[in-house]
Amino acid sequence: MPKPRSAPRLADVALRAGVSIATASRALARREGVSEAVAAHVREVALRMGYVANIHARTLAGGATSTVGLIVHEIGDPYFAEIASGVIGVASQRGFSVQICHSGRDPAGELHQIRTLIAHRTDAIVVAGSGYTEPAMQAESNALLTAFQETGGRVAVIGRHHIAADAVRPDNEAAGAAAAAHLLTLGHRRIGVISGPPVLTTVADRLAGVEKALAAHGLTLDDVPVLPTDFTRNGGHSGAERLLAEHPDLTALIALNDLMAIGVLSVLRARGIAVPQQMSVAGVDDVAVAADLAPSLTTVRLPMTEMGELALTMALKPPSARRRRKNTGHELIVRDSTGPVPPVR
Amino acid sequence: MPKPRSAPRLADVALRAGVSIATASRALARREGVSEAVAAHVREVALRMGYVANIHARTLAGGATSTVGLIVHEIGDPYFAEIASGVIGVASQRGFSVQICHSGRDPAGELHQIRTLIAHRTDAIVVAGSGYTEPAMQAESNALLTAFQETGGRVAVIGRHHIAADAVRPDNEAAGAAAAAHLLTLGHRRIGVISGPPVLTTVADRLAGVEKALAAHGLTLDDVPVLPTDFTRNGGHSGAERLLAEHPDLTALIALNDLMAIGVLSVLRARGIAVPQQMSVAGVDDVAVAADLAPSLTTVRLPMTEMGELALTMALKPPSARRRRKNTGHELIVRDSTGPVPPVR
DNA sequence: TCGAGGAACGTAAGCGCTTTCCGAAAGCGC
DNA sequence: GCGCTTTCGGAAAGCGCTTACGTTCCTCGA
Repeated sequence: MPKPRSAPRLADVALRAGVSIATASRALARREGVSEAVAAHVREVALRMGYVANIHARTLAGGATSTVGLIVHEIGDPYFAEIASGVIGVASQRGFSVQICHSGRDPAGELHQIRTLIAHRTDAIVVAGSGYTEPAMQAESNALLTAFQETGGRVAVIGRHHIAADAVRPDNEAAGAAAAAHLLTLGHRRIGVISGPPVLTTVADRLAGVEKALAAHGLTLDDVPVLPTDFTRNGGHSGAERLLAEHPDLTALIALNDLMAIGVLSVLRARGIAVPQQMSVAGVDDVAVAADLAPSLTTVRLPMTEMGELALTMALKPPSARRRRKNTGHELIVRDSTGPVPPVR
Repeated sequence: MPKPRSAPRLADVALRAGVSIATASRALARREGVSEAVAAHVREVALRMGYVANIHARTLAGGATSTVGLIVHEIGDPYFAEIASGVIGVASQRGFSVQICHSGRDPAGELHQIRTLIAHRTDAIVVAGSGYTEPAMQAESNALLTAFQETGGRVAVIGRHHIAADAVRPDNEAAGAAAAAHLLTLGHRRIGVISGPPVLTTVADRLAGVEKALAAHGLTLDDVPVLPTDFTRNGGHSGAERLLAEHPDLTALIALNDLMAIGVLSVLRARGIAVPQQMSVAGVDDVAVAADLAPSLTTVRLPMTEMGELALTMALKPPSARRRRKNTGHELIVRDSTGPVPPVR
């Protein structure tokens, strides 16, 4: 068995190349102060020895970590997976590694992950999970991230957070409004809303959008059943079951995200309720599979991958005096899950 | 604006607590050699100062990084997102952070990411992307990871790799066989196979399973059209179009993963080909949405989340003399996308 | 009463790298 | 040939932490 020597260090490379550590460092960092001939030689030796710099030593000595943190609620959720894909794409292209944490839709979890990321001295932190409507729930996160920024860290959030940082703002309100308006325009009035935890700003904003659209048609949120459940496929499933049982007269269902809409569709299919002939369904997000469901899902597209890219790009820019804010667009994607109001039986 | 002081260091905490940094370190690490009274005081001061240890300094001084690396092909792919979810779950529960990299289904990319992860001195590396049938494509990865293990790093792979490390082996061959056998049992003989890049072991193994199932019915892979395309939804889409055009007599399609099957279904829906009345479709993986497609997708379940959990658990165990290997189970999930052979027109 | 033994805490030596500050060598005009 | 500027490369000081090794002081048995 080969000797369990530790990985080659810069000193080993320097020795083998017959130069000092300083020269070797400069050569590998491609900084000036070394003749090209020497630099090339050092690099060649390093390559041959399989030398890989120790990030921790480098960071400790003042270099950057070349690592960014990403906090999501749950990576298994396609919404976050797509955002993560965008973040990782930009990161990898710029030579950064990405550390991903689950907050589990829990302020305490978020706090814990932020603490971890700060401990790791990541160059930047992207918080992708929704914010909380209750400011207190993010007070500590905010304090931590503010301190982080004061020490040179960079932060960007996706969504509406009580966190002082650059932000990518998904058009949640407009998206909710677009989905509702679409249904209203089709003539639906008995619309059920399957909502998520009201404590999430994403949910609150989309719901506000729905309310606004309703208002344009002389309705309020009190005129339609709104059922808050989990912001997941199963939440949509159970929500649809309850709503259907309690309000048999509904002609349309809005799920505040596509995952829930998928759960809704599964209930309707199981019950043999034709979509959209008997019931229209709309979601929000436009996750990748939305187009491939049957019926394909009418939804409002939010550019998740791009949001991830944007967030990291912002975070990696030199900080500006005032907080940057970038609104994403949104686009109503009308597919087959919505249609006109069924004739009264 | 508050002074841009850097984060509090251990020395700051020690000073404030009136002890030496050694004592402070011991107190915070909960190691013995400090009276409980002093330790509690130090911890309290640290908490009040918002002290968070610098991971890099800690690592450099000999501590563990408490970070594990995860290499996936693409996190936007639900197969990998679910694996990642499992890895992150176990990691977070054990106090580890997870660094995720995209290899982009490219040996060079994989190599690069491995190098990065090694540079970060992660305690363990989990390689989740498929291996390559061509050993040379992984020779360098193997060398790097072997060296990594010799210096105390831990490695686990998911899939069949030419990498000397503990492995979680998805039942790819059996899964492919199960999908094909199911179709054959239903009476199908004109089965099209929509395959991925043959260079991936996952693809090769699943295909081998299909071959085995065919053999049991007196057929070989030469008797059925096999079309290698991208291992993605769009690959499935274009593959189905070509296969349908070139072999109009097919009665069943096997896609070697669910994402491709989703693409296949979309083609069939667009062409008005009834599933399963006119065409049966089977996939492999059982991604979360498979059950919610319409028709719901017959597929072979591989426990992705569990695979992720298992892989990291193995990697975090003390190394054993010989390589551990754990086979996952698989389970044929018959849903609505497969049915008997349509009567001849 | 004294010294051995041990608990509690401090001192200081690195971990591997970056970077500042210098000295040496080399090129230049006069 | 002399002193000057440039250029190249080396020595060494940390970065913030862990930990082996000391030191101090207390306890307790004989």
